[in-house]
Amino acid sequence: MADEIKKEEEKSLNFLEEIVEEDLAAGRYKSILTRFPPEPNGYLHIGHSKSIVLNFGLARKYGGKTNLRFDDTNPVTEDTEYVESIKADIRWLGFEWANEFYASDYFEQLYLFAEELIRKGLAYVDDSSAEAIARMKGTPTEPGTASPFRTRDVETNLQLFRDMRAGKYKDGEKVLRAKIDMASSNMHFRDPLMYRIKHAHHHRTGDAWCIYPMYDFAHGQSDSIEKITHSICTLEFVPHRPLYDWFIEKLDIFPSHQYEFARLNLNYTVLSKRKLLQLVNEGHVSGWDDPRMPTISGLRRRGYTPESIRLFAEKIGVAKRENLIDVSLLEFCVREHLNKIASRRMVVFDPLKIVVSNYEQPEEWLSSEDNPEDPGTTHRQLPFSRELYIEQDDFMENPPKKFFRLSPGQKVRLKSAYIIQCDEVVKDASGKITELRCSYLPESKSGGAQSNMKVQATIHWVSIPHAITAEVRLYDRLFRVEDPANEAGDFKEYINPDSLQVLQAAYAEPALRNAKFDEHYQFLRKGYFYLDKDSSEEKMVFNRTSTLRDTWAKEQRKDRPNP
RNA sequence: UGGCCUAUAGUAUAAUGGUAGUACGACAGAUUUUGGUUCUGUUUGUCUUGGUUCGAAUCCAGGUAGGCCAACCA
Repeated sequence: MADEIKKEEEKSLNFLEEIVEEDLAAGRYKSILTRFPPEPNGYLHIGHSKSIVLNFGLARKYGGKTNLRFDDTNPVTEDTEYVESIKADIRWLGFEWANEFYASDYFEQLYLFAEELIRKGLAYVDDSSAEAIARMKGTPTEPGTASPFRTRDVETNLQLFRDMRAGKYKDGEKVLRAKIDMASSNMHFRDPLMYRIKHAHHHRTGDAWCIYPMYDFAHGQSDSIEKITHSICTLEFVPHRPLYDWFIEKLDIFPSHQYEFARLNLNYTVLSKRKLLQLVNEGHVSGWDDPRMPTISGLRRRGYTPESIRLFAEKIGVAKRENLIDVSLLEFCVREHLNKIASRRMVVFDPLKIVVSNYEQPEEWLSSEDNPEDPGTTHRQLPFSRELYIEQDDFMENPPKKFFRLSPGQKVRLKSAYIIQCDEVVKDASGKITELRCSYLPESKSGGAQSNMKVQATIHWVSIPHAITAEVRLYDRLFRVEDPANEAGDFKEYINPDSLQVLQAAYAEPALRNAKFDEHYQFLRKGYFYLDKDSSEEKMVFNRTSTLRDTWAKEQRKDRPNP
């Protein structure tokens, strides 16, 4: 039975796996080579992780390899800062590339390709301005018109192109264009630009070049030079594919092939570098790694794990249909992993003081499991004393029917400790509750002979004299609407003003003092938390990675529907 | 008003001419020293109209809807 299910799963391939299997079966390739080709002009985000898992995953599954290639053909937007962050993010996600290449490695070769096309009469130098070229391009329903420079002879074109390279012209004075078809229904065939002049410093080639190839004249050729078998990109490049093939055919070079999939869209966030850059530059977030950002670095700082992001990338699948994935799936994936690995700790956010009136000892140390999901779990020591904090939320003076926690005369268990009963509610002059007087049941001690006594609920707590404090940052979705990018007006109007809530001092059990960056925590009943880089010797700071599922909160919402 | 891509539960994704399945979500219940976890159950779907066929989510044609394409960006 299990085998049958497994077989079914194996049979169910996504369309890219089908293509690869067919190519391999037909003997078109001995092994496959994919590439992940970011432009180093921004940080990687969760959308890129789909592409990364796809490219590296496909190669891994079919015994092939994956290159990392930086598509650095536009010197004015690119920077080594981005190169470094991109490499760090890919490694953190758990992937290693076969080769690290740069489109700029191929500038000389690409230049020679261009001369070859000129010699074949398939490219020409155009002196027209950008505006003139745009005008002559026509529209999707009207054909374009030929540039007056379209008929220049080969020798002239060759000389002019060499002069372009030599720096004889200023930015914008000339471009190199492919000579294809000004009437094509595919706008990319109306003599697309191959090279433009940019007297700009390149992060790798410095000032060696003043002409730079356009995307269409760099990407396919770079794939071909590396002998990439399957060049996988997003759907907006579909109209480029005929041009991708045209250059390869005219140059008669290794025939890489392009395949397109639908990019990831996630609700309640934005996933475009331009928009993310705006959020950073205009101070709506603290940086690319702000824990509310959908960047890999933001998710990492927030406490997401590589495993959870890979799981997400696998669960969303891949197809050619536009999609908007529900963040609840991402949250499910991170809880799924963190539940297995997170160390449990008790932390009170909003304290209510409890005095255990019949507790006479100064203190006692109890044992509690670090992770009940782990059969071989370790245990930590937990101090108990006469004065404790519990959560305000865990006490109600006049509880509704389904409230299981503490209320006057009622009992609850303190996790890993004793059952207590609320005997008295102490209030100040204004009627505000200042503390609770409770009595404990010594025989109910956790782990003891009679510890199986039943009460309705178990709550977390902290011993006041032993408590340490930490700052806690609680995050909510960055936007108030599902699809801010497609809403009327500026997407920034839809930013959620309450996406960050800071608790200056939460009270934690002392074991949290040793918190480390390689450990994830579950604050019992509160959520998953991860140490933030803003922590110092004096003050620990924790980010809430995710809440726990909360069916009680749902129950409450039902009782008090939105006005 | 041209060309191209796409259309399966609320959201994704599978079924490759032969019983429409899976995950997340939602809802209900069991278990639980986390109102967590785990387990069980329920709910909801082939854009539309024709055609081919014994049989269509699948193939064909028309329609409809959404997306992409006219940057010296990638």
